[in-house]
Amino acid sequence: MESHQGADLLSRIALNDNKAGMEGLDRDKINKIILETSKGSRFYENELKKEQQVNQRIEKMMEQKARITKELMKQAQAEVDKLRCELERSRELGRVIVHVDMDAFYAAVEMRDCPELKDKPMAVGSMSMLSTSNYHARRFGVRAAMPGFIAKKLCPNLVIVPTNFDKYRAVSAQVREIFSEYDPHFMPMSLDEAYLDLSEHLEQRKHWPETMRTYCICDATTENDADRSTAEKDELSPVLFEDSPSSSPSLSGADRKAEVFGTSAEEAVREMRFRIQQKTSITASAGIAPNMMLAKVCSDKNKPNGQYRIPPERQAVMEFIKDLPVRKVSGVGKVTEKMLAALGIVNCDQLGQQMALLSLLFSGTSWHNFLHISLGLGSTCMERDSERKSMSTERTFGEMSDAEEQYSLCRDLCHDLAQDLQREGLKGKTVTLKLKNVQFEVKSRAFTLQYAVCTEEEIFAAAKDLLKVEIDSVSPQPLKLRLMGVRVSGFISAEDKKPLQRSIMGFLQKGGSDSGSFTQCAGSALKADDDGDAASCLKPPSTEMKVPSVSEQIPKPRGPQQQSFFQRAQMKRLQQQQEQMSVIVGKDTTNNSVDAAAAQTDLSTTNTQSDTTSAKSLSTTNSWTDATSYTNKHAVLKPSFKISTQVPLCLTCPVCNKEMKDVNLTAFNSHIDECLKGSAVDNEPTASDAVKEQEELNSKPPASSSESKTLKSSSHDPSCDEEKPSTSISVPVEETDDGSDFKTPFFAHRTKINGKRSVLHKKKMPLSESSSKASQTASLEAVTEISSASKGLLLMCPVCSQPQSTDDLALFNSHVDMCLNQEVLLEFRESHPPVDHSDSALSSVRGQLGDQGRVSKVEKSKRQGSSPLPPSKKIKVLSTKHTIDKFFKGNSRQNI
DNA sequence: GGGGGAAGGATTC
DNA sequence: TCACGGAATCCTTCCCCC
Repeated sequence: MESHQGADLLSRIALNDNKAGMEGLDRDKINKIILETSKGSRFYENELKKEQQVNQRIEKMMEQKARITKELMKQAQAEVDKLRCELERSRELGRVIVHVDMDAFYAAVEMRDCPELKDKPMAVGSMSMLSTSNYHARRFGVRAAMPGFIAKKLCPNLVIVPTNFDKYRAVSAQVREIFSEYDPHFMPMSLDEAYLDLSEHLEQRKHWPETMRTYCICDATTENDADRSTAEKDELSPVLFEDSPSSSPSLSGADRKAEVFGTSAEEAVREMRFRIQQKTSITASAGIAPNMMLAKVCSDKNKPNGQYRIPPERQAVMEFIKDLPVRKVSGVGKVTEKMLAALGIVNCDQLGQQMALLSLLFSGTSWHNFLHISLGLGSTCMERDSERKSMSTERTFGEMSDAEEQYSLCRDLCHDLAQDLQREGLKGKTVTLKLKNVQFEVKSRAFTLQYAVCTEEEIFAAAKDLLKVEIDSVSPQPLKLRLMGVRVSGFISAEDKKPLQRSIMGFLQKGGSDSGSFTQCAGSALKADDDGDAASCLKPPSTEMKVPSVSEQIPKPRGPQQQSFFQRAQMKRLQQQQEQMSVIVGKDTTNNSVDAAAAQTDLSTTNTQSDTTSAKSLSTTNSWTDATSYTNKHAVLKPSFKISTQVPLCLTCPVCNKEMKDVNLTAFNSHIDECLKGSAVDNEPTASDAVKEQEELNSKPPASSSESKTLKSSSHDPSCDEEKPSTSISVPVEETDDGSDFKTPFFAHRTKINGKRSVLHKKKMPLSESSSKASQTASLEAVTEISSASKGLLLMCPVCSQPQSTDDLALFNSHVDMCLNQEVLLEFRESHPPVDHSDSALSSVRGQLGDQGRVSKVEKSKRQGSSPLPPSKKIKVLSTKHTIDKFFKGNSRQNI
């Protein structure tokens, strides 16, 4: 393989000339420069590694190919042929789909506004990365997605203009205005491209008088910016494609003042491009075809400033497809191209010929897609208003190793993301942290919450815990990052956003003060959506409970194998915690030990779930806790905390509504289990029932504040925080009985260091320095077990029990995290032989754990074990399970 | 075996 | 001189649970 290394690498970092204006370049010369400039860099090394992974993928594929018998091929061919016939039958040629793509959009806008750039090679972007380049620059091999410094090597005279998105957006809006006249439901793909379905427009257009198809150049001129002369525009006027029957302007006057366009699809598109150019002075290219896939390819055919049409006939489509390189098709990237090339497939004709083989080597999704491509088939129905699936923000920066700085950046990202989410009224349940280390290795860590979030605090609560695990995993080495990103996905549907969702917590609340807070908690997450007031998400929650952090939520019950070391250690602590609780409650809660703790930490399991869902989850048996029902108990046991000092216990079954006095928790849980088995769904109450019930519950005498607080503090054994450090600082402080003395959530008091969001240039205040600051902070009760009524207290670390003289909660938070981490590691060391940390803490630890009892199960998990070192990059092989095997099993064929 | 979460990767602009 | 992005989507694989 070494001998091919150079050639292999070229396929990854070498020039990608699959772009208009880059034909016929001296690739060897350009690649030599690119290679020389890149070689030795960490980026290059990482690319090399990725390249090798792709090569291994290919090797595996070739091995699979070698195992395919003639018989199998025959069967596969029959399968393919059958599907091909079906697809042929359903081929639709009736729609007129157009893909319009602005030519070198950003560069064109910049050149328009700065004419002296017109004749120079220029690109838009920075020395780090270029967004696009003009056609002069492309002749030097300079293209989009190329770092500016490499582009400069290729073209020393290159002018790099910084991006100005406001400007591009403005031009884009002008263009879209025109699009909407041809297809009100056009589908924008980005600022510079869109799909249109011209079918309806063309039907109407047939009957349009000439006047409706006439565009006056003078009029167009007036549409343009006044500061650009007509002469200038003429100079920029497109030379419209020459073969069109009506490409020659039909002049209505001797002075070339107006142009009449025909009624055909070509003419309509030509007219559209003409208008775009007249209005913006920027040219566009277009593709006209019976489907989106073809239209997209077509728009690139005569770039720049041209258009191409595939007639709506099968013969024409197949003729067009025949010699089309697969790489030209949207969705086929460099990896797929290389894999196909290894099979001798370069163009679509070959793709079609090798379909049987492909069906045996690739997943169903993949080879079906290949089959569509080979037949020139694509979507004819443009998906309108497809819902967003995720939202994220990420930042690249110079090497960052300081944990505090990383947490601070994380918070900043969460802040930005929260603003974006709230702007669009979105809430999602999954928070993903993306990290790229200085070796360019990317990893992501996700956590799915039990409720949807949108505020900075909520997102950060999850993200920081994910970050902590990563920082801890390489400790004592610093985590060296070059990128961090935060994503929120799993958006709740409009249906889920409805207010007054009933939670099992609501049913269970007997204490007036807390019952309110639970429903408010559920409601709080919905408020912003309901009234459309994004800011409400950030309002200090006057009556609502602080949403627990990830640590506070018990992860969805899964097998211990799937729990991380931290999670399992956390569970252990929770068990210990519950044992203490048993003493307090004075009841036999042995069987509920874990669940009780879970109840304490998981405050919102059902907040965003429907009752049906709740009921379902309630009846779920959970092996994780060795109890019969995890969620029901935790839901039930929550109030048990509230009434911990009240004897006897008086609980209401959330299913049958029966009040049970002086019942121990095990019995109560068993009762609920039985109820759920019998009538979980049938008894689903209506929304009004839930409200009514809630009101009734609220009217019941509340548990006393002191009881509640005592319970909270007693239940909050600092040691329990070892695995869930942030619990100590973000555990909800509930409102008091009268609701007037609500304790502001911890994060509400966080201060922005230096009052600045960007951490990239932020100088962090050392802990010792900040320690001189006053240490009066509310909400410390949750941390320091001090009465909730107390104020102005010293911040006491619940782990090391040392006073922390800082009022900077972020710093305090970090301190607690550090302490907790140390304690976890200490505990770990106690139970395991010494570990050599010379390589990486966690990888070594996990390596050591490989043959040790319960923890070894973690090692078995690819996900758990792969993080963070050795490099998490896994070779993605073509699994027989999902390709050949699956294929044959699914078709009653013989296995290989 | 299917569903679903987590993690990584491919692809696009 | 140093220096290789950001956002979104879809797919695949692994793993656990049911």
